[in-house]
Amino acid sequence: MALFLSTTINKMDSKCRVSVPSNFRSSLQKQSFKGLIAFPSYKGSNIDACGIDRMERISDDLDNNNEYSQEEFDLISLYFGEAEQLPFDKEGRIVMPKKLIEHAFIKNEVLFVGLGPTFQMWNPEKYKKIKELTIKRASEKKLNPRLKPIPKGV
Amino acid sequence: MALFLSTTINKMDSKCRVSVPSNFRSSLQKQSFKGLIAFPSYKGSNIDACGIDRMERISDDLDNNNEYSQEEFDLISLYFGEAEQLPFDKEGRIVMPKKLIEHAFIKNEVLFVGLGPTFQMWNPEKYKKIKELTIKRASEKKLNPRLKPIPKGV
DNA sequence: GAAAATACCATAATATCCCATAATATCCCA
DNA sequence: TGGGATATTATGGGATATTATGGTATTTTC
Repeated sequence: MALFLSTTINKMDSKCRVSVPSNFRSSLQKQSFKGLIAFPSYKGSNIDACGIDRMERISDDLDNNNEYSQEEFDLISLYFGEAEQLPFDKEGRIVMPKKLIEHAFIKNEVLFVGLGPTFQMWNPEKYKKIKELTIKRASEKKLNPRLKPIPKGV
Repeated sequence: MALFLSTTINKMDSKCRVSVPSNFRSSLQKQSFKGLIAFPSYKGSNIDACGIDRMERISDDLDNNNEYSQEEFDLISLYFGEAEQLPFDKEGRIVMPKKLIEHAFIKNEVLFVGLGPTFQMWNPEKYKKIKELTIKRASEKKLNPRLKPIPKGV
């Protein structure tokens, strides 16, 4: 399974093309679909992304596992509908769909943030604000940063 | 197995022709029947669809697997009876049968919604309403809106 | 032979390919 | 270990191909 780490800022051009950072690209290129899957985050103004391998696992599970309630099934279905399958061009770029650009307020720069099995795409300024807020809250609550909570689910 | 993602709205013309979104088409074109299988959903006013591969798999399973209850068997049989096999024309369009148009209240636009191994076709306005309702219900029940099932570790 | 269905052609908008380049990173050998 | 040689990125722009969408012509069907 892919492991996405570190952050990078790349430019989005007039055709909405963005270069995916090469370290992310190399693991995505090895998967059955050469590109990435992206969704509007349900939590905030950013884009969640991963490789197709992860989606296929989720899809298979949804198809074979009948322990889901109708509500759960409907909700997960919404996610599939909002997911975008974005192939690389020869140069390793993707084209950002308008829907995602609007959701994440992307202008001409995209920040890629590695989160292990997934990664996010942000408007760099939005990310900065959220980051500062997170640190502030944590210090107020005297939380210790440790590596325990691996975020599950996209 | 095909993985249908994202949503697209296309127009239906006076001859009831609709272009199938190219990203859906590419995986359907690879299958033994160049087109799609569509049925009226028994749950609501929409059309369920998939490629022939999936139908063949279900058919085989129905024949060999005796874990189906009588009710399940009957339901699947009913589905097969209602299924329409819709071939692509040279331009990648299908012709919507009147039955399906009426069932889904299609007028001049068709919304395609990817659901992983299958997809749906909707009247865009109907879909919008159902989507809002799903989100409302989920938040009432405090369902966690994320792609929960990541089987076998992260 | 009339109506319906299908095949064929046309086109504007869009997306994709292909090439070019400058900056950066990586390699390789003294 | 240093530093030039080579490869890889990130980025841009023009040319080409594909899509979605019409309309017209030809074939079925009854």
